[in-house]
Amino acid sequence: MSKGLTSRSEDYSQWYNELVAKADLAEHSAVRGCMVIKPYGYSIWEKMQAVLDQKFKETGHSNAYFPLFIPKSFFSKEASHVDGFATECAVVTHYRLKNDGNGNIIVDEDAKLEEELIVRPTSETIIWNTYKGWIQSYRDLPILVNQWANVVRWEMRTRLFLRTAEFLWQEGHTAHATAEEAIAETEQMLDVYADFAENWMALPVVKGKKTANERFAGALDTYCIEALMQDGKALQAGTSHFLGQNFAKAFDVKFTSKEGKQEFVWATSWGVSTRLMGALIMAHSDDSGLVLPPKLAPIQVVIVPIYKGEEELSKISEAVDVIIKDLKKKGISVKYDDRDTQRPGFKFAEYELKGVPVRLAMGGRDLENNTVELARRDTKTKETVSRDGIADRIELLLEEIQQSIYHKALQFRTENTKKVDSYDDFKKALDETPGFIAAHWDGTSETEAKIKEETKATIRCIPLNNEQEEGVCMVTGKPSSQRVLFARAY
RNA sequence: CGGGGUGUAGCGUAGCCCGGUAUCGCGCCACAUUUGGGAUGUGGAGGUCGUAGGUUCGAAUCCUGCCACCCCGACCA
Repeated sequence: MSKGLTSRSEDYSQWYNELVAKADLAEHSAVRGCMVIKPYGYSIWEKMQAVLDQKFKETGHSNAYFPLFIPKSFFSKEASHVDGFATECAVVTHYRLKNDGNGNIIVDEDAKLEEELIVRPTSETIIWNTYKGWIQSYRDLPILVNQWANVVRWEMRTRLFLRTAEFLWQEGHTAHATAEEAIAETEQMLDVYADFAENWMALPVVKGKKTANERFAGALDTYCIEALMQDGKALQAGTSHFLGQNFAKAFDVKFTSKEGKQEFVWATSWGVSTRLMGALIMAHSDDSGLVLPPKLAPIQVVIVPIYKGEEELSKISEAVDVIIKDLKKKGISVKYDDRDTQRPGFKFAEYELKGVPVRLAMGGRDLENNTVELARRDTKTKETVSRDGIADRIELLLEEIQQSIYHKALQFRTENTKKVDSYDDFKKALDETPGFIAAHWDGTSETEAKIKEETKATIRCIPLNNEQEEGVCMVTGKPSSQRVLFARAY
C-alpha cells in the first residue's frame, strides 16, 4: 500500500478512485465496465443489505427470485419501458460454442436462439409476465415481493460503484387492487429508503418526486431520495415508482374485484443499488481515507498494541482481552490487530484509510496507568482515557460519531443549498458554489430541457411537502407556485 | 458512442522522437536491529514492455487492428 491519497480539493474524481482502490473496496475487473467488489467493500454492502432486508420484511415484503434472462418480446410490450432501456441491453443470441478446428473457440452459428434473451436491466417485464399467473381475484392482492439480484446496463462510461455495467441491487415489485394502495406503498418504501439513508448511512436526503423528463421508463410517478456529495454534485440514492396500470395492461394482468368486475392491477417498483456504496464513500470520507458510519462499519473498533518484546505484548493482550469481551457483550464488532509484521504507525494509517470509526492503542504506559488511547476516525482526535468503563464509553462514542457525521453532512448540505431567483445567478451559483439550488420553474419539459442543455444541471426533484411560494420561472418568467431543486448530478 | 490522453514488475515511473531485451522509487522475500503516527541496514526475488499482427538481421521504441483505463461530452441507478 503506497502512502497518501490525492486530496479532494486537488482532484475529487481521482481522490474517489484512489480511495475505492486503497481502502480495498473494489477494483476493475477484466470485463469491461464490471467491477470486482473486494471482501472489505462487500462486507459493507452486506451490512446495508441486512438492514434493508429487515426493513422490507418489517413492512410485509418477502424475497423471491426471477430469471436473469428476459425474452426480447417482453420488452416491446410496454412502449416507454423499451425506449428507456433499449440502448443499454446485453443480448444473448446463441447457446453454444464450438472449436473451429484451429484451436479457437467460436460461437456456433447453428446454435442461434429462436428468440434472443435480454440480460435483465430491471425486472418489471419478467415479473409482470409471472404475476399474470398469480393474480385472479382481489383476494390474491396485494403481492409484496422483493428480489436481491444483479442487473446489467451497458453503460458507456463507468465508475466504480457509481455506474457499472453490472451492479447489485434490490428491486421490489408489488401488485395492488387500487391506485391509492399502490401510491401508499410507493411512498412507504421511499420513507424506508430515507430512513435507511439518514439513520444508518448518516446521509441526509431530500425526498421528492421526479419531473416527467426524469421519470422511470414506464412509471406514472417516480419518487426519489437525493443526496449531496462533497463536491457539490447530487446523487440519486434510491427510487420508488408508482407504475399505475402500465405493466398490468402490457401483460394483461387483471383481477376480479369484490364487485365482480375485471380490473387491471396497480403496480409499484422500488430499488437501491451498490451505488449507495458510492454515496457512502463520497458523503463522509476525507483526505485520509474512508469515514464509515459506525452502524455500517464492518469493524467498529480496532485495537492496536504498542509493545517492546513478546513479554510486553502478552501482558497487553491480556488487558486487551478484557476490553474485547466487554465490547462483544454489547454487540460491538472489534478487531485486535496484534500482527508483529507491521508497526503501529502503519496500522493507524491503514485503519484510517479503511474508515474504522474507533481505534484503541495500548502500550506499556497504559498498562501501568490502567489507561488506553482512544481515537475517533471522524474528527481524528485522540485522548488517553481510563480503562474503567471503557466499553460503555465506546458504546456512547459510536453513537456520537454516527450522529456527528450525519450532522456534518447535513450542515454541508444546508450550506450548499441556495435559493436563486434569476437565471444569471443560477449559472453563477452552479460554477462558483455547486450544490442544490432551489429555484422557480414554469413546470414545462421544454424549460427543463433548455436548462439542462445550457447548464448541465437537472431538476433533482420536486421536494415532498414543498413550501408553496408564488414566484416566476427564472428562465421564462411564467408563474410558478413553488421552488424545485436543481443540481448537477452523478 | 464522439473528442482528447494513457498503458513498461503488485503500485508509481525513466527509456520511445533518434530500433540493439529495460531505469529508479515504493512494495515484496530473508536476516538483524526496531515498535507511543506510514522504521533502518544488508542481501535477494520479481518483466511475453496492455494485446494481436506487420516492417526489420533485430521492436518497449516504427506501422496497423483490438482491449482496458483516465478526462471532457451524450446516456444513465
